[in-house]
Amino acid sequence: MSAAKARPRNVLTTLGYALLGLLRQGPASGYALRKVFETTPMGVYSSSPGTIYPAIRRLQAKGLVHRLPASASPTGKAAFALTEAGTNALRDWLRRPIAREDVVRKAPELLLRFVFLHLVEDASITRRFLEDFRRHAASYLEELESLRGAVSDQIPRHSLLALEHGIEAFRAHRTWADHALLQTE
Amino acid sequence: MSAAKARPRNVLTTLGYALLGLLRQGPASGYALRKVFETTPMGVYSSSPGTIYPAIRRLQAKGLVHRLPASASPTGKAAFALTEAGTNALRDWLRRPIAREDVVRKAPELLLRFVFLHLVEDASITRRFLEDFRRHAASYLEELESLRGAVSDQIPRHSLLALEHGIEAFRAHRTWADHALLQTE
DNA sequence: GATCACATGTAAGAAGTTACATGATTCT
DNA sequence: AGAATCATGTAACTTCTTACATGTGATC
Repeated sequence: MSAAKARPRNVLTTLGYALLGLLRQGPASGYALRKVFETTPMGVYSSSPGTIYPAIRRLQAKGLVHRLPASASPTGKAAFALTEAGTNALRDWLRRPIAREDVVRKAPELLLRFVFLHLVEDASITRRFLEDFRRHAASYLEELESLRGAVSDQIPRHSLLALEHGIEAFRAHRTWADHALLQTE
Repeated sequence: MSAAKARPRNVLTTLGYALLGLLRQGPASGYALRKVFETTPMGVYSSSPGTIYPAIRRLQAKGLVHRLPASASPTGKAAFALTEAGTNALRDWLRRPIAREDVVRKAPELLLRFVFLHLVEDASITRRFLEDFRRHAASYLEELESLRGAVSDQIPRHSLLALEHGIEAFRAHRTWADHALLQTE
């Protein structure tokens, strides 16, 4: 199920930021962007034309993206490219501090941010991202574990198992963050 | 970001099934249902009135839920309750075979199904659910691992780390399914 | 008597889904 | 020439979000 909030004018949907991130690596056609969502494991988002093209339109309307004529494009074909405002919007999103709630409920969006984080030069940003991610994941993990301790003999077995799924999931988050921090020395 | 597909008349949104599942445990007011989403870790869904009440309305319109007058309700207050069609719709959803794509992209919905699965008497259904879940998770895990082997020296470090996050996540799914299968002997 | 918690709704707007449509290029 | 891929769009529909609105019963 996917989304539709009444959103303040200047904030984008996750898909919007994903498009900005992809365009940051160089101009691309809408079709090429669709292919990325279709063929890579990044494809949490729908690649259907009815999703992508309107999304690009919205970015254009906000002045974050512009059409590059075939003549001005490196590949010789028409393509979309980031404007300076688009580059800034992407950077602001990437640098946004991460809240506990984000780790708990929106981990996929954070992972998307992480992928594009290498586009932001400052390596300390990446470290801070991972440290915050680790801290929040560990904190929620503790909460779930103490919840299990408290309710384990009062709730149906299936509910307990579902809770334990959450515990495994956040343990995996923490494990990964530790691993990533080692790689980011 | 949340959802809005053009959905065949007879199929429900995940929130719809969540409501059916909660009502299966007994009649409840809309307010009580909201509280569940607000206070339990099941609360992936918004608990705002603008979300819940229209959702209940849609269930009523489909004949899956009906209003219980205060006099007929066990608590002495007006409440909503499942109709027979609602009970059937819930059971069909719970018994639906699980596809690999569901494990890959819609694990939260599957976990929700699992929580309500104890409402379906047949224990073999639970076993089949867990076996399929485990199989698909393990299969996707292998795919990700072999992808890592193939691309590890060709993609940016952050992309590789994101891929490894996926690997940790599906390893956790598999670990959990093994654990749950043991408990479901 | 005032302030919570209970209880239920509506209105405006955004964004996604499916399905339909169209045309240009490139491959076979 | 016909098929597949490239490429871009629109229309109808659904559901969600935020914010506003209203009233009742219990508690302090």
